[in-house]
Amino acid sequence: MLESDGENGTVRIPEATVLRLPVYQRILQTFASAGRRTISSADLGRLSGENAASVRRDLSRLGTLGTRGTGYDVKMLSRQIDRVFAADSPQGVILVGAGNLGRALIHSESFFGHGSVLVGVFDADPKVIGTQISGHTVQSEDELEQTVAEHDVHLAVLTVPPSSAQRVAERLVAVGVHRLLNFAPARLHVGGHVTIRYVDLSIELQALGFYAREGEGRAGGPSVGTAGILTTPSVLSEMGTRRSSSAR
Amino acid sequence: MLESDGENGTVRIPEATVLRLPVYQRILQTFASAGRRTISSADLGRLSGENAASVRRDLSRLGTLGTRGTGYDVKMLSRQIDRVFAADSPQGVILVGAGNLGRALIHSESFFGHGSVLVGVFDADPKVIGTQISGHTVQSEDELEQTVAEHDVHLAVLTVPPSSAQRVAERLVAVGVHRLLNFAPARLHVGGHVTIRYVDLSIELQALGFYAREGEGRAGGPSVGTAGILTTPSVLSEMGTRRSSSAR
DNA sequence: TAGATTGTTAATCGATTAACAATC
DNA sequence: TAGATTGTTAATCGATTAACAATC
Repeated sequence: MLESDGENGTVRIPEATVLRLPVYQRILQTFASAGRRTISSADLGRLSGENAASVRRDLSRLGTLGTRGTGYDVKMLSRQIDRVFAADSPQGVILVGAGNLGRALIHSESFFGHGSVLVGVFDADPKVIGTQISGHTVQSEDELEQTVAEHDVHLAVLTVPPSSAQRVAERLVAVGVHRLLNFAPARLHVGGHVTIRYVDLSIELQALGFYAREGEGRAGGPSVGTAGILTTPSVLSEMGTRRSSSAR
Repeated sequence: MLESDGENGTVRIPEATVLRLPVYQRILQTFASAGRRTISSADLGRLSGENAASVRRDLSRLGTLGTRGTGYDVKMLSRQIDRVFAADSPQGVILVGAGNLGRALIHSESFFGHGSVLVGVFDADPKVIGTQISGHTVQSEDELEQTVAEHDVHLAVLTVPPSSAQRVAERLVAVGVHRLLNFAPARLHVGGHVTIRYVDLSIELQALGFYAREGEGRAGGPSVGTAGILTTPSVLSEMGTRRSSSAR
């Protein structure tokens, strides 16, 4: 039974769950390649570092997918998570800023491809414009408008220097791009209903350094999936060798 | 008055606050270079995308730093945040995995330097070992132990491929490194009391894509600082030009 | 004194998780 | 039937924020 309290009757999935689903997805893929048919919430929890109850609660948002006494069908669950992220009808994404980080993301095998396709790479530096990065020709920012319109782009990844971030963001918003993943260490202030997601790598390091000094080992659970702190109190038995599940 | 409920009488700063302090810090530095002496929680809130009450609550964790009716002294507050992250006595950090992402972080001006110093770069590829990256000679993993001991390293950044992440993590833990910032899209399972922070860039993009499709614009506040989703409903007046503060 | 702004309280909201009935 | 495991409830915990007394 699908939960449906969204305004339009759609499923409402909490942020924390959205950030964990891809983690489960990767575990499912490992299980699938290992030929495993089913997986329990206990196993998913162990391997993802989450509480088994959290896993079940997360998955129950997608519908009634499990079978009591048996667990979840690996392939079916994987397909359901793909469906949530619309992995079959990927959206066009552009990346602005072909510096070191931008290049790293473009080259990365895992960054794009889970519901997104890179359809354009832009940079302001004339020396970089026209060069190829992983099959993408770096374009001038003057071509932003055209590419955005052509591919109906709504999402942009910002890997520009912090000093240009605000200017570029404004330009993107003006062109109709209203979802930004901003890697520049700068807060963006743009009008309209624009959703901005900030990823600030130096803050992650600072936070870890803070807890190092506190000497606390602060677990507190893996807070918001992605960037959670997780203290592992014991060696976790790896799947694969395990028979059915209930290992300690 | 310092809050002190930590076991040993030290200040207990919540995770969410730790992730926002560096954001405030950057705003303070901008204010300082602009010659501004004080800043209000309202301004800090506007510029960081947080609620003013949240800002005050965050800052109150560090002590009683503000002056009623006036605001916070920019330089003093900046120093206090530096103190929290021990920016004056930086800790040695090593980076393992000199691929695209690793290089991007090493080259980044903002990644290291806020309480951390890069003291070693490692890679498994013989073609990369011995080369220089931003003044650091890439070392073989065989030299891990020596460097860790020499610089008393407790923190490592993992930018290895996901397939090597587990192996490298085990090796680091064995050598006594018990804080890991893991960029590999893989959950790590290690024994002992190791604090692991996960940064999974593809998940950030997937999450943004999810909300794009939901069409919800889902604000919900910038959840966990760093990686929060922030929907900007209106153009925010930028500081600098503003006189004292109370705009809006 | 009047205006501004902090620090803190209390209400609210959202996320986590133990517990257990339902059920394969 | 007995064992396993889900889906969901209810308790708990932590984070956000409106409101306001304190005070510069």
